Formats: sequence, C-alpha cells, structure tokens
Amino acid sequence: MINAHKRFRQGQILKLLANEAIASQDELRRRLAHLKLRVTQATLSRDLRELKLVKTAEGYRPLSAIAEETAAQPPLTRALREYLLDFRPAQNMLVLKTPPSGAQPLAAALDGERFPEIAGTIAGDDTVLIVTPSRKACVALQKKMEGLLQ
Amino acid sequence: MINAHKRFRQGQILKLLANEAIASQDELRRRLAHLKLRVTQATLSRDLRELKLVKTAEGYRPLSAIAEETAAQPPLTRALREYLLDFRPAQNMLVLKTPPSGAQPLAAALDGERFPEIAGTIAGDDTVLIVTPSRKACVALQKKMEGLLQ
DNA sequence: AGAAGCGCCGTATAAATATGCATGTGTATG
DNA sequence: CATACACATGCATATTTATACGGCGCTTCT
Repeated sequence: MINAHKRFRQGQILKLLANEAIASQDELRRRLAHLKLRVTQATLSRDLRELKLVKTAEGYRPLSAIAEETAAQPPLTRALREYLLDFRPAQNMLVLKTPPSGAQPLAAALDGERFPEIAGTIAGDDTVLIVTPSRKACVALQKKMEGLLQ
Repeated sequence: MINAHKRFRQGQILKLLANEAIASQDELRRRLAHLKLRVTQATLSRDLRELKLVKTAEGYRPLSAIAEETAAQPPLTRALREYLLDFRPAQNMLVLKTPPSGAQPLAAALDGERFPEIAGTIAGDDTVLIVTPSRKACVALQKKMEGLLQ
C-alpha cells in the first residue's frame, strides 16, 4: 500500500480546493467525509502544512507560487504606509508630515519614482515639501498617492 | 490625521515581516509594542487580512504575489497524489493500482508528460500498465514518480 | 519471533485567530 | 451647531488551528 491513504487524501484535498473555496479545516473534513474519507481536523492541519496550503480570506490556497522573498510592493507604497501621517496641499506644493526623522526616507522614495508631477522635494526631519509644476499636477499627485494607499 | 495611525501601523507590520519571521499575531503585537504601537490582537487580525498576509510554516507572508490563480502543481503530481495506490515493477513494466475508475485519468496524465521512459500505457479500470523500453528505464521511471510525490 | 524504530493518526487540549458588540472619534450633511 | 455616518478599535468570547501524547501497524534488524 505504501502510504497510499495519505497521498490519496492529499490529492483529494488539492482537487477540492482547486474547485471551491473552503474556509475551515472542519468544513474540509466534512467535504472529505462525503468522499468516504474520514479523518480528523488534526490530520488535516498536518496535511495542509505539508501541502503548503495557507488560509486566505477566500479559503485555503496553495502557497507554492510565492515561496520567494517578501515579494515587492512598490517601494513608495511601503514608504507611504510607513511614514505618511498627513498631507496638505498648498497651491502648487504638497506638505507631507511624518513621524520624527521620517522625512528623509520618504523623500528618497518619492524621488526614486521620478514622477513628472514632482519638480523637486525638500525634506526636513518630520516634514517633506513637494514642489510640483502646477496646481493641477499637485492635485493629480495627491490622487496618485492616495491610490497607492488603496 | 486622516487615518494615519492605521496606515503607519500597517507599514510597520510590512517592515517587520519583511525582516524576520513572526509566527503569531501575539508575537507581532509584542514587536509593535516595542515601537510604541500598542494595539490588540484583534486589530492585528484585521490588519493582516487587509494586507493580505497569510500564516505559513515560516511566519506571516504576503499573498499579494499569487493572489489569483490556484497555482499549478505539475498535473502528473496531482494525478499521482490522487490516484496512485501502489506500484509494482515487473521486468520492464510497471503496474500501477488505483481506486476504481482511476486508471484512465492517471494514464492520461502519464501520457501527457511524454516521458522517454514510457513506451506506452494501457489502462483498465483500476490498473495501469506502463511499458518501458528497458529494465533500467523502468527503475528510473519509478524513481521519478517517487520524486514527484516528494 | 522479539525488540526497536518509524510514520500515521486519533483524542484531548492548548494556543491562536476571528468576530459580535459597544465606544470613541473624525467627517459629512442638514 | 446638531445629527447622522463611517471607521477604527478594544473587550470578551466563539471559532479555528496546532500540538503533546499515546496507540497501532509496518519494517528491519538480530
């Protein structure tokens, strides 16, 4: 038999999850029971780990694909998330507030993007001043940044 | 302020997870506390969901990369997991046992791979017969299949 | 055959995660 | 300004997941 039960069960698990969203191990257990596969939640916990399936908002999913490192978010998004406390438009400029000593790294991330809307940036300790070519560009930039934050 | 707290915290979460493995929400909570960010586990549960971070054997990880497609395992791996109950070498042939009516799909998956070790397959209801060119190829094929099952 | 080793699995339970409800706070609307 | 609203969050708790422990069945030695 060579371990056939376990492998067969795991195959069925992959098959089930490929076809429908299953939100908990207990739900999975019930599904498998329909297929005459009766095991406990504990076993499924172990199976899911072995198969590298992870729980997401949309049910269990294979992790196989991501493996690699903390896949890249746009660096600017990360920086905004991390540092941006507030922003205020002022004519054709945008004033960003950050926590203490957050301004430099945030400005660096902004510069790195080479946005056409950004004529230049000046960073203090907790404040970044972005100069844009026009009022319009200023608004556009603001929208863009909000978009990055989702 | 515009929600700054939440975004800042989520930024810090991404930063932390990029640098080290964190195994539980409570551990994450303690880490954040070091950074003067005091929130409860409940809030982190919500944050992690929003950021699409999932719990893996190696700590929380971004799911962003895979998002959609139920990433492909080699189809043969799936089929073997699902159907293979046993295999027996016999000279230059390999006899595979499957559950009832599992032979056809398994044979199809095998054919799909176009392995040089496979001269041909014959599938009944719960048995697949694989014919290989030589005894040696037969052993090699067996190893290969074992490898696919990990 | 007996003993030792190993993997799989169930049971019971500990640990971790998700969530219903209530509260506070900032924003928008009349 | 007052009211309505949308969020973000904490608290308490329900739900879900992980695991320590032990048993069973197989395989491998001696």
